[in-house]
Amino acid sequence: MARPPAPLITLGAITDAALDLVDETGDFSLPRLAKRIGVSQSSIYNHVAGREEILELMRRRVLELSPRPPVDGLPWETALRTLVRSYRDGFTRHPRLAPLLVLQTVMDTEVIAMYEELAQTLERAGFSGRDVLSAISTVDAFAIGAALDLAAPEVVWAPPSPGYPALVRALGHAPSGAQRAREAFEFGLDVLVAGLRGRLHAGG
Amino acid sequence: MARPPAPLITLGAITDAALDLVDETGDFSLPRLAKRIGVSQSSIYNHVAGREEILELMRRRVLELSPRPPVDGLPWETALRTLVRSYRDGFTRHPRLAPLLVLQTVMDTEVIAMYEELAQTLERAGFSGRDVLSAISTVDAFAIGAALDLAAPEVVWAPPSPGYPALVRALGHAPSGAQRAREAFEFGLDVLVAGLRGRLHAGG
DNA sequence: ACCTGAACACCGTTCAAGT
DNA sequence: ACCTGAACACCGTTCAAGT
Repeated sequence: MARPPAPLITLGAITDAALDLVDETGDFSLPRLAKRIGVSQSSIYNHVAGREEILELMRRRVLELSPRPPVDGLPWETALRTLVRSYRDGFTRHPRLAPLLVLQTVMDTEVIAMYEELAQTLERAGFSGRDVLSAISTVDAFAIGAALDLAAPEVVWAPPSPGYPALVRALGHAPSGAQRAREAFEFGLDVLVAGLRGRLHAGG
Repeated sequence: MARPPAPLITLGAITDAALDLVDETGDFSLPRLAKRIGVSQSSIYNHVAGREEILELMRRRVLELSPRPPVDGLPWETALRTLVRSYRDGFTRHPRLAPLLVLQTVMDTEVIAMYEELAQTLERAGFSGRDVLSAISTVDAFAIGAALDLAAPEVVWAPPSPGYPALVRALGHAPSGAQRAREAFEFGLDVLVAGLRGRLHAGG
C-alpha cells in the first residue's frame, strides 16, 4: 500500500493508542503503537517528529481532560485550590502517565497560562517580590508530587514487617488505593493553603 | 582475559561510574557504563541483577550522602524540617538522578526507616488516625517535588514572551539556578510546617 | 568466581521507493 | 502527501566458553 485516499493516521489516533498503552503497561513504544493503530512503524513519522512529541500530545490531552476553569473572580484560597485540583484531576484518569512526563520539562502555552494564573492568584493573596516565584515553586512541587502519588502502587503502602510501630499504626488506618490518594490530596491542599496564609500573616 | 586474581569490578565502581554518567548526560546505559569502567558489558551482570539494581545502588548512595540525623529528641517542627532537608540534600549533588528514580517505587530499609521517623514525628506533633498517613503523603509529595525541582533546567524559569504580566513580574525578581531552587525550598518548608501546625489547631 | 564475545529481542529514527 | 520495508545505531539481558 502507498498513499491512501484518506490518511490512515491522525494525531488523535496516535494519542489514543499511546495513552491506552501507558494505562495498560506504564509505558509505550513506537513499534507497539504502530501495531495498535494497524500501521507501519515508520509511517508515524509522517505525523509526528518523534517519541517526545507523542509525550507532548499526551500531556495536552490530559490537560484538556480537566480544563482550567476561570478563577480571577474567586478569593485567592478558592482560586488556588481550583487550579491545583484541575491540574491533578487529569492525571486521575491516566495516573501512569505522570512519571513519564517528569523526565522532560516542556513549556507549552497551556502550561505557561496556568503558571500565569497561579502568579496572579498569589499576587492577589498578597505575595510580592521573590516570594511569588518561591510560592509558585512550592505549589508546583506539591502538584507534581500529588500527581506522582496517583501512580504509586498499593504495595508501597502495605505495612512492612514489624519494627516500625508508628508506620504500622498509620497504615492500619489506611483506606486503599484511590481513596487513600484522594484523602491525602485533600489534606495536602488544606496544609498548602493554610501554610501560605500563615506565611502572609507572619510577614514574609 | 578470564577470571582475574582480584575482581575488576566492584559495586562501588559501578555506582561511581553510573552516577558520573547521570551527572553528565542525565541518563546512563549498560554499554556506556561498561566502557567507563573498562570492562565488557556482560561482566557487569556478575555483580548486579540488571539496570534496576544499579538505580537502587545510586538511590542508596544518594541517601548515604546526607545521612538522616537522629530527630527523636527534637520538637516536631525542627524534626520535620531536618528530615525533609536531609532527604533533599543528597539530590543537590546529583539533581539529574531524581527524575530517573520516580519511575520505580522501591522500598529499601533506609527509605522505610525514614517513613517511620516521619510517622513518629507526626504523631508527636499531635496527628492521629488517617491523618498521619495523609500527612506522610503530603510531606512526601513536597519532598519529591523539591528534589525534581533541582533538576529543572534554567530555561523553564526564563521569562516567556509578553502577555503573561504576573509571571514576568515574578521571574523578574528571580535569582538564577541553584539559588532560586534553594530559596523556593526554604519557603516551601516554612509553608509546609505552618500548614501542618494550622491543621492541628483547626482540629482535624 | 569472574571475565569475554556472540547472540537475541527490543528500541527510536532515517530513507529510498512506491503511489 | 502519506505509506512501506529495509537499514542503522543503540539498548538490556542471556549464555556458552574460558580460566
